Amino acid sequence: MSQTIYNVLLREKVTFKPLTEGQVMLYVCGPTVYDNSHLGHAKTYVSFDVVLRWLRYNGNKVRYVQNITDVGHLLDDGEDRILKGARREKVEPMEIVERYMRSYFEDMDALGVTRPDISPRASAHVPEQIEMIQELIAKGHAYDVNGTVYYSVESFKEYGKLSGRRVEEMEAGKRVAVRDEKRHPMDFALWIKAPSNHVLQWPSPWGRGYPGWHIECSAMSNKYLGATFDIHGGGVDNIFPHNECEIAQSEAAHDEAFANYWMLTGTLLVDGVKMSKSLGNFVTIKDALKQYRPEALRLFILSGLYRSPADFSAAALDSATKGAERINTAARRVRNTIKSAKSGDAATNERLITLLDQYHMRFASAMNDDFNAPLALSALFDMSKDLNSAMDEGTASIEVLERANTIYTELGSQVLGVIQSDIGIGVRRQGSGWSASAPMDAESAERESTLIQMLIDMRLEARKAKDFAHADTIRAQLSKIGVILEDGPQGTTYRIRS
RNA sequence: GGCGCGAUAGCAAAUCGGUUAUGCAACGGAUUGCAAAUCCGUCUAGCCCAGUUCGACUCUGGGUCGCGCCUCCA
Repeated sequence: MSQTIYNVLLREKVTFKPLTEGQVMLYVCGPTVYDNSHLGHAKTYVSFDVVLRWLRYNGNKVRYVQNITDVGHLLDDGEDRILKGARREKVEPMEIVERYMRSYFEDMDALGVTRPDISPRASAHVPEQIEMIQELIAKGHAYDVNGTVYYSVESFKEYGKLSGRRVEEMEAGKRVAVRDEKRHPMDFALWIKAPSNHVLQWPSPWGRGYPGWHIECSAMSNKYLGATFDIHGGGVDNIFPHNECEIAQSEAAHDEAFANYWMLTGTLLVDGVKMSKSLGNFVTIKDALKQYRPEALRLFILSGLYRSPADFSAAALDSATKGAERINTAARRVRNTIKSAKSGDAATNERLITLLDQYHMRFASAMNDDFNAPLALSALFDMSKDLNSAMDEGTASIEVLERANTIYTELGSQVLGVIQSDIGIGVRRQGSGWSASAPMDAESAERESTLIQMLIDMRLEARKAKDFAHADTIRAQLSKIGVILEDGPQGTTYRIRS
C-alpha cells in the first residue's frame, strides 16, 4: 500500500516517492525561541510528529531536521525578536535563546513529540548562510546595497509558485513602508547591516551584520538534507513570504528543486481567530498541561486533519479528554485481562483476530492516505468497542488479547501517542502539570502498587462481610489521592486519575 | 482589493456518487451493594441556487458566509 501526501506545491494528493527508497529527508520550520510556546506550536509539531512516527513505523529511515531560530527574525518595528526578549527579561540575548529553547523542548517532550535528529541553530550557521548569499549574488539573484543584501524576486521567475501569487499582482508596499534602496518592493533581505550598537552581529563580505530570517532554513536544510530533499513542513501561516522565499533562495542558488513535497498544517484558532502572540489569545503549552493530559491534547490535535484549521475551546479539550480516557481505559483493560485470560477455541480466535487485523488495516490505509489521523483513530475506537464486548462476554482469549495489546501499543502509543505507554515509561504527573521528566523509579512504583493492592484486599474483605460503609471509605480515601478503584467481573482494578 | 482554504447532525470532526463514520453530549435499557467502567437501543446531518447523473452530502457552475495569507507568528 503506497503513501499519499497532499502536496501544497501541486494542490493535490499524490503518491509519495522519496528520493531514496526507504529513506526520507524531512525538514520542518521550527520556532523562534524568544518566549514560551503555545498550543498553535503544539498543533504543528504534534502533527509532524505523527507523520514522522508513521513513516518510521512503516520501516523508513527518516532524518528529521528542525531549525531553531535564534537570530534575524525581526518584528514590525525592525527589532530582532531575541533582542526584544532580552530587553524584556533584562538578560543576555543568548540567555533568552537558551531559556526558551529549553522550554520548547520541555514542552515537546511532555507532549511526547519525538525530538528532531538535528536541531540546527541559525546563529551557529552564519558562515553557511553567508556562503549561500555569495552564491546568490554571483548568480545575479541578489545585490548588495550599503551593507544590506537583498534577494531580487524578479530574478526568479517561479517566485510565488507555492503560495499562488505573482509578483506583478501583489500590491507591494501597501502596508509596509518600502525602502527605496530595494530594486523591487517585494525584494527581501538576505543579510542586514547592523547598527554599531546592535548586539547580534557578525563580520561578512558586506560589513558587519546579521542574516535575514528566511536564509537560515535554506542554508541549514541544504547542509543537512541536501539541495533537494523529500518533505518540507510547517504551518500554513508561513507559506508567504517565508516558505516562498526559502524556495526562491534554494532553487536559485542550487539550480535544482528544493523540497519535492510541501506539507503545511492548518492554523489553530481561538473563537474563530488565529491563536497568536500578537493577538494575545494564546494558551501556553505549559498552562494547557496543567489542565489536560498530554494524550488528551494529542487526541484533540489528531481528531482533525493536520492541514485543516482547528478551533481551540474548553469544550473541545474536554471532549478529547473523555475520548482519550475511553481509549486508554479499553487498552488498560486489555492489559489487565491478559493476566487471567485463557486460550480460546480456534474458531473464535480466528474470528476475533481477523477482526483485529481488519482494524489494523483500516488504520493503516487511513494513515497512508495523507496521514488521516482522525480516520485512523476511528478504527481504534471501533476496535475498543468490539474488544469491550468480547471481554464482557468472556470470549476474549489470551491470543486475541495479546494481538489487541500489540495493536494498541504500536498504533495507539507508538504511532499516535494517544495511549499511555506501560507504567514507568510514559509521562507522569509532576507538581501542577505534566512533564516528561522524572518518571517514577521502579522501586517506588513497586511499593505504590503493593500498597494499593493491600488496600484493595482489605476492601474486598469488608465487602465480603457486607460492611459497605468501610469498603466505601477505603475507596473514597484512595480517590482523594487520585487512585480510582473499579470493580469488574475479574475483580477490582485501579488506575491513577488523569 | 488580491491569493489560498473551507462550509456536515446539539458540539467537534472524517469518509464516500447509492450501504452505521468516529468522539463528546442527550434520552431509554442491561449490568452493578453503591460507584466506575462497559454493552445494547434511540435521537439530532450535509449553507443557498442551478446543473451533470437512474441516483449527490459527495462531481460542475454561481451565490452567501467563515478562516488563513498578502506585515511578525507553527
